Amino acid sequence: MNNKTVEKSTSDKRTAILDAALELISERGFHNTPVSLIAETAGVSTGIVYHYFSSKEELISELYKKIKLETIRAMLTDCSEDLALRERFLGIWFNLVHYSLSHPVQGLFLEQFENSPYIKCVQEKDFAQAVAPFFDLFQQGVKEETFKPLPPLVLFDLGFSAAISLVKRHVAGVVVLDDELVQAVADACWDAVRK
Amino acid sequence: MNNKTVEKSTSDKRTAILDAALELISERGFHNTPVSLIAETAGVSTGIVYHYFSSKEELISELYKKIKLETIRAMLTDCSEDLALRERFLGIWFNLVHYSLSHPVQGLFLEQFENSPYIKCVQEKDFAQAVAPFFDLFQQGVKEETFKPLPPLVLFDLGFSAAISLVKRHVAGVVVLDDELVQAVADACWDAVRK
Amino acid sequence: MNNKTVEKSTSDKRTAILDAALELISERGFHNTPVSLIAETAGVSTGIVYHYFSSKEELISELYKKIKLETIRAMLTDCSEDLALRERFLGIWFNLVHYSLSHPVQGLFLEQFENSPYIKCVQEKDFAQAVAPFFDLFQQGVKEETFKPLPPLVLFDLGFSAAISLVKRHVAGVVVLDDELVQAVADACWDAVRK
Amino acid sequence: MNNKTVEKSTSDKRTAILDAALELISERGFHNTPVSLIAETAGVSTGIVYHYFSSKEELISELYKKIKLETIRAMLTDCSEDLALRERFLGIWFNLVHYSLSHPVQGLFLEQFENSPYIKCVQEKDFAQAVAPFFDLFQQGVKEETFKPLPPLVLFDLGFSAAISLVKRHVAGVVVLDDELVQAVADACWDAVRK
DNA sequence: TATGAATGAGGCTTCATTCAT
DNA sequence: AATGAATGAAGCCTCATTCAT
Repeated sequence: MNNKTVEKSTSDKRTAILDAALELISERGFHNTPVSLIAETAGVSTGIVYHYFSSKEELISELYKKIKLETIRAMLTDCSEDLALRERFLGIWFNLVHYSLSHPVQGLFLEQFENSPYIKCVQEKDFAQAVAPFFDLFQQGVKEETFKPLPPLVLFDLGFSAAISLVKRHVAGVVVLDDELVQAVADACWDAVRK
Repeated sequence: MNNKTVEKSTSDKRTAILDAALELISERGFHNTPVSLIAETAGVSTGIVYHYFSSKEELISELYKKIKLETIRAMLTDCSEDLALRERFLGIWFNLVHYSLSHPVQGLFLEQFENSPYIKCVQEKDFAQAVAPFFDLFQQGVKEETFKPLPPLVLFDLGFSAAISLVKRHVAGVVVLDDELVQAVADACWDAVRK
Repeated sequence: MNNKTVEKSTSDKRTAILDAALELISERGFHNTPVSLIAETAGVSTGIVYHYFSSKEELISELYKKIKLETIRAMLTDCSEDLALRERFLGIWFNLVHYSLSHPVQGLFLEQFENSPYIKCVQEKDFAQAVAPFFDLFQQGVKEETFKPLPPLVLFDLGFSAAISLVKRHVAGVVVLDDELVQAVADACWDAVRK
Repeated sequence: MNNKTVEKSTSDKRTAILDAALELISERGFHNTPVSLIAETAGVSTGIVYHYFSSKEELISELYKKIKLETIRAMLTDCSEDLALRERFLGIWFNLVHYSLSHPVQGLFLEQFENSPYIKCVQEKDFAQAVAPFFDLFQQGVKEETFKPLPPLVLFDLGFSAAISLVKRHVAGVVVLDDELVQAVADACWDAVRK
C-alpha cells in the first residue's frame, strides 16, 4: 500500500464525489447545489466529475440507486428466513429506524428524490432483486394468515410508513424519540399489519 | 356590468399565478419551473408576478401555505365532535384519501415541498390553529383510552402516513385502489392507533 | 385659502416630485433610484410623474436646471456691482460655501450630474444669462488689472474649485471646517485669482 | 513558445475586461454599461467576468482602485525629495495636467466614480500609502513656512482642484489649453498655496 | 486521468413606461 | 388630473457543460 501520497485513487474520487453530493444535496436541495460545489467539497476538479458521470442528472440518479440499495440492505441485516414472522418484521422495522436515525442525510436525500420529478428517471427493476425479501416476508405472512390479506406493497406501507415519518419528525426536532417510544410505535405498526 | 370579458380581475390574477405554479411545479419540480413559464401559463406578464409576490421563493411558500390549509380543511370536513372517536378518525381518514385522489397535483406539490429544504422557510405557527382539531381528537382518544397512549403527532403518523403512501402508490400506478382495498387499509390504520 | 383638504395643488405635486428626486438621487444615485420610488416618496402615483415630465431623463434634466439656477442665484445674492472687486469676489465665494454647506444634497446632485454622461443633455445657453455676472466680474477685474489676465472660465475655476472641493471634504467628513479655516481658504483663493 | 496567437493569457483577460469597462463607463456611465457589453468589448464571454470579479460592483471598485493608483503614481513621477518645494509642487502639478490630458477616459471615470454613491464602497486606507508623498510635501512646506499654514488636504485642493477643473473644461471643449495658459494657471495655483 | 478557465444559454428580478379606469 | 396594475425589454448573475492544456 502506497501511503506516500494523499492523492485519491480512482474509485476514491468517484466515492468522494458521491459523498459530497449526498451531503450537499440533502442540506441544500438539488438546485442550489452546483456541480462545481460538489467538486470543490469532494476535493476534485469540476471537469473530472464528467469523467465519472455523464451529467449532473446521472450523478444524482447513481447516488439515488446507491443510497437506496444501502438502505434496503441495512433494513435486511440479520433478517434470517428462519426467524418467526413477527421477529423478522420487527427486526426490519428496527433496522430501518436505527439506520435512518444514524444516517439522517441519506433519509433526507431519498425522500427529496422520491418526491421530485427525478424519480421518473429510475427503473423499478433496479431494485427488484433487492426488495424481493420484503415480498417474500409479506407473501408468506399472508399465506400463513399472520398478516392481513393485502398486497405486499400495501403491507409494506402499513408497516413502515409511520416509522419513516417518525424519524423525519425526530430529525426535524418536533418529536423526541426514546427507546420506549420507538418500541411502542413498533408494536403499533405490527398491529397495523398483523391479522 | 359586463362579465363576458375575458380580462381577469385583480385577485383572479394572483389566483391564476398560484394555480399555474401548482400545476407546473407538481409536474416539473421547483427548478425546471421558471417564473416566466408560470406567468405564461397563467396568462400574465412576467413582471406582474413580482407585484403579487416579492420573489419566486415567496410565491412557492405562499402556495404551500394555501394548499396545506386547503388539504387540512378537506380532511376535517364533516368531522363533528359529536361523533364517536372511531367515526371521527375514519371520517378524516377517508376525507384525506378521497381529497388526495381527486387532487393529485396538490399531493405531489405538498410532498415535494415538505421534503425539500424550502420547508425550513415556513413557520409551524402558520398551521397551529388549523391542525388543532387533530390534536383534540388524539388527546381525547388517549384520555378515553380508546387510542394508544402516545403523543398526538405520533398517533397522527400511525393513522395517516400509510394512507398518504397508499395514494402516492396509486398515483404512481404501482397499486390499484378500489373501495374494498381502501376500506381494508382504513381498518388497518385504525388498528395502528386504537388501544 | 382652502385648507379643508390635504390634496396637493398641481404645482405642489411637481415640486414634491422634484424634491423627492433630489433627495433620493443624491443619496442613491441615478440608477438605483426608480421612478416608482420617487413617486412614492413624493406621495403621488407613478403615473402622474409622466404627466409632469415626459421621461425620467427629462425629470432629471429639469431637476438639474432648477438646482443649478438656484445655486447660481444663491452665489450672487447681495453681490452689488457697486462693491469693490475683492468684496464681490469674496461675497460670492462665501455665498457658495455657505449655500453648499447648508444644502448638501444639492451639491451632491450637481456634482453627480455634471460628472456623468447626462451632462451632455443640457445646453450651455440654459445658464448663459444666469452666469453673466460672473463673466462681468472677471472681465472687469482683468480690465482693471486686479485679476490675472486669464479667461473668465479659468478665473472661475481658480477662484471656486477649491471651495467646492473643500465643502465636499467636509460633507464626506474628512475635513472639519470652522470659520477660521474657511476664511483662510477664501484668502488663498483670492491669491489664486488676484494679480 | 508560440506568441503569435491571438488568444489572451489569463491575466490578459482580466486586464481586457478592466480596459473595456474603463472605456465604456467613461463614455456611457455606470448604468447604461451592461456587463454583457463590457464582456463583448473585451472579447470574452459574459460568464467569465464573474470568474475574475464577484459582481459588477466589485469590478467597478477594482477598476477605480487601479486607475486611482495609476493616476497618483503618474502625478509623483520624477518627484524627488531633493528638489526645492516649488519645483516639487509644480512637477506634480504638470504631471497631473499632462497625464489627465493624455488619459481623458481615466479622468472622466475617476470623477464619475468619486461623485457617485459608489465611492462609499472604497476604503481610504487603500490609498494611504500612495498618497503619503503629498502629505510629506505639504507638511514640509508648512514647516518651512513656504506654504500657508493649512491642513495638507486643504493645500492639496488649493493646489490641484483648479487644475482638474481646467482639464475637464478642455476635454469638454469649452476652454482651449495651450502651454502658455497652462503655465499661467500653474503659477496661479502656486500663489494659492504659497505663503 | 486531471485541471479549471471558459462558454453561453437561461433564470430571477427590476424598472421605465403605458393605459384602463 | 390621477391612479397603480400591468407590460416586457433588459440587466445581473448562475451554472451545466466543454476543452485546451
